[in-house]
Amino acid sequence: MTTVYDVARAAGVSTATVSRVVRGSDLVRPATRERVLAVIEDVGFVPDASAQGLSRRRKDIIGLVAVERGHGPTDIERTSLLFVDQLVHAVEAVLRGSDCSLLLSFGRPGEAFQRRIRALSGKVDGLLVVEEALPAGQVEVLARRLPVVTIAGGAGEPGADAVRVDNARGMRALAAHLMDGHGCRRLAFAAGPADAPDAAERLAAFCAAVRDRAGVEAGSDVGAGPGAAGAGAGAAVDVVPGGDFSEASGRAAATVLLDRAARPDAVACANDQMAIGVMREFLRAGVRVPGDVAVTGFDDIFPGRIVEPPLTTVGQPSRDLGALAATRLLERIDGRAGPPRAELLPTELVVRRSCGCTDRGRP
Amino acid sequence: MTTVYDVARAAGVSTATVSRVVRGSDLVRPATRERVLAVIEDVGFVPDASAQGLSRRRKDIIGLVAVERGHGPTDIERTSLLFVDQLVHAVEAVLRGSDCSLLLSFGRPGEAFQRRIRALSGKVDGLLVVEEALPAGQVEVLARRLPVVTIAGGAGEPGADAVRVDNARGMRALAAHLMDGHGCRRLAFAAGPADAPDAAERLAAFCAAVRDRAGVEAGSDVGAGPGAAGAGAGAAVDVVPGGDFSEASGRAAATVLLDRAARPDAVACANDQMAIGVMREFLRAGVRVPGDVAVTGFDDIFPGRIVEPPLTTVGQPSRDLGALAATRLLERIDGRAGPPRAELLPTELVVRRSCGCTDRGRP
DNA sequence: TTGTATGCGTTATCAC
DNA sequence: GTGATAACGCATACAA
Repeated sequence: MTTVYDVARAAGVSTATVSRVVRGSDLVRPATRERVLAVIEDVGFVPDASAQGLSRRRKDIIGLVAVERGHGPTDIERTSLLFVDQLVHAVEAVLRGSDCSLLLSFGRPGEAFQRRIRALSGKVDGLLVVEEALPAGQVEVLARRLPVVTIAGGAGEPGADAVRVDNARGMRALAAHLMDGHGCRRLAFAAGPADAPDAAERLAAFCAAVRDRAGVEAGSDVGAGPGAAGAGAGAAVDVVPGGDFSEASGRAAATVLLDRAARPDAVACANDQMAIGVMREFLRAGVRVPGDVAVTGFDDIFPGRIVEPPLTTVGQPSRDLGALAATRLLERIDGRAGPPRAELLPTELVVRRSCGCTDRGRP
Repeated sequence: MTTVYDVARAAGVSTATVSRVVRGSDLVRPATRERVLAVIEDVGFVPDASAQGLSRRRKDIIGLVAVERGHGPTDIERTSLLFVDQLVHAVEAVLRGSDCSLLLSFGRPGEAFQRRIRALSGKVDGLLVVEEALPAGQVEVLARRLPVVTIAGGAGEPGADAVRVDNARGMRALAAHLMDGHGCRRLAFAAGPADAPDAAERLAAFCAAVRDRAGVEAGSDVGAGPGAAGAGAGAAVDVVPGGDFSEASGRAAATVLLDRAARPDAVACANDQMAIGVMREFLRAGVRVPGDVAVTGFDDIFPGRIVEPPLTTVGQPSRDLGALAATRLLERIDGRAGPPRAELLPTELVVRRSCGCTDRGRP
């Protein structure tokens, strides 16, 4: 391994000068710089980041930790990667404008993953925590030692910045479209993982929106399906729990729904992959989408555009989410920052055909 | 920032003992260990990775550098992420069994990216180079300082291990299926980026396979299309260049093909995303797939299973590719290794409906 | 089993 | 402009 000493000797200067040249300081005579640069090129010197980090108290690395979903190798292999991958690319794109690199780690929530994250925190200047990769309390602990920004996590851990999307707003728009636009009355919801804040918010917002809307109509029979949870008020949603954001779990939810005495006329899903699974299973069973039942997703991922029928969904700005989080983190690392902020990005209804609309509007 | 010194003082031991406890050495009396552990927990000590790296001459970080494709934000946003993302997840999964973390960097081939990679190489113990993120010569230079494994790159840079998939074999199987199984004679190929070794191999292998097959038939008119390059021998493929692995570039290729006097009866594509783009554009123009023309891809990504018609393609074991590369790199870093190896993973024909087959076989 | 002392490669604070 | 030199936080050879 060649070091600054080797370069200094070969160039006939001190290590201090080499360091200056490497770091682009302008307190060095051009002639000297050229000479040093030539040697560096010649011997192929690359500064050791560990030594730099130790000396400068700055590693120029940020970490991103996220939940890995899906069960088997097959499932992980082909699905469920999209949201977090978009984040990764967005974050990396921001980092390209700095000297920072992105270190990442995926895992299932639990002791082991927490230990891993803890060790990882020693390698970075700041951390991006996606969803519930870390329980809320742990985030706070971490944030005491390190700048932390949560993405799609809880509403705001003390001490950490948070960037999220407005799940509720998107779901309200969706519920309105389904009920007012298409006259759907027997609503079902294929829920996502209980430990994903986004999933919980989407479910709650959808149910609330349906309830509110149903309340307006006198004697409504909305949600009177057999599996309806808390159907007492006459306005409820047939919630199918147990999903995990994967296409397979969407298919499973559809199977459950297929067995209901009263089939729903609309199924909203926690994300697009589950919606695709639901649609495919319905289609396979001979149930027409959207003819017999409307199906909708959340995220607006690429596959949703190319399935048949194209998926009506709620679009969330995944890339903006990642970019914003990365920018915030960089700010904090650089010291410029105020008190922790929680930011909410907008979502928008993306109407395609799986809800019953045609390419140019309502049916 | 709390250090080993703080912990040592609080626990009434030396820094050496703290270090031993942290690193799990068994030359420490249980009682002492407990005491130290308690203090560590109490003050929330996490060893500084820079200092560890400097002292141990090992950073426990490996890097992955890959080409970022697609043009605009829109395109990058929704497509083209799949292959490299699968690699990332596969690599990360392997690393979970070690103390290593994954550092990654994407970019477009060029000076700037090369500088970035060079700086990055100071932060890691080894490097995974995907496709042509780095020109061949640079890989060799890098490999002199650092263990390097190339993924889907050239056949084998000197000094670096290489893992690739057998593009030729898959393409031969595909050509045979199209020509023998479906009787296709006017073959076209939507080519991928010129700087992607995989893309070049797939194109060359397809053309060669078609030529070989056509040679067998006397007086064959295969590939007599107007755009046929080198149609002299009577066996050629109508190659549409300029693709970049994105769906958009697939649509562009389809537009070109739509203008041909003699339309192809089969279009093979450099990857699945391009194939999806080709299909969608054909369908939009009223050309039936597979009725009027067969379309095939390469990769076997998730969206290919859910488009209509489902995509016939050549499956490549992306995850195995990543896992194998990571394992090799770890081996080299640990010193156990032989001379650089080049490994070729198998591909397999995945027949679905876009080639004209039905769900249970040939039409 | 535990402590002492040195080195790891770079940066930065001083002098010059 | 440039050169000594002292940190930076940890691991380890060697002593005890």
